[in-house]
Amino acid sequence: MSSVYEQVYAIVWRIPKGKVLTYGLISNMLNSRLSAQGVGWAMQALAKNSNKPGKYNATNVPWHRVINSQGRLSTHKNPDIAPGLQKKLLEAEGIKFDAEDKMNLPSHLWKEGLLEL
DNA sequence: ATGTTGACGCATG
DNA sequence: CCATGCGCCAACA
Repeated sequence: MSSVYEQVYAIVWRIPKGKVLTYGLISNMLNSRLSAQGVGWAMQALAKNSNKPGKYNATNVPWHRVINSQGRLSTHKNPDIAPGLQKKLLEAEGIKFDAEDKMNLPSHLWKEGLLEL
C-alpha cells in the first residue's frame, strides 16, 4: 500500500453490503491527502482497471457503495459505466431510492467504519 | 510546463 | 430548486 489510490480502494473494500460512504468522507479519512474529487478520480481509474490484471479493479472493489454527500449517484458522467447500474446494484443490497435517484444517506452510512478510521 | 476538465464539497445568491 | 465561485488534485492534450 503506497499510493493514495490504494488507500482509497482499501477503504472502499471494507464497506459492508448495504452500507455506503461518500467521496468527501473518504477524503477526510485520508487526512486530506486526497481531495473528494481525487477520490472520484480513483473510482474512475477503477473502472478502467476492470479489464487489466491488478490488485484492485471494478470486480473486487464495491465502487457502487461510494456516493456523493447529497445521497445521490454521480456515475452518469462516466461512459465506462452503464447508466443505472450503480442504482441497480445498491437496490439489490436493500437500499431504496426515491424518484430522483436519491437515497436516505444517514440510514445507510457506514458509521462503524468512520469510527475505526 | 500549462490550461482544462471532472464519479466532489461547501458557501452564496 | 438551479447557477456560480472557490478549493481541491489527478489525468489528459
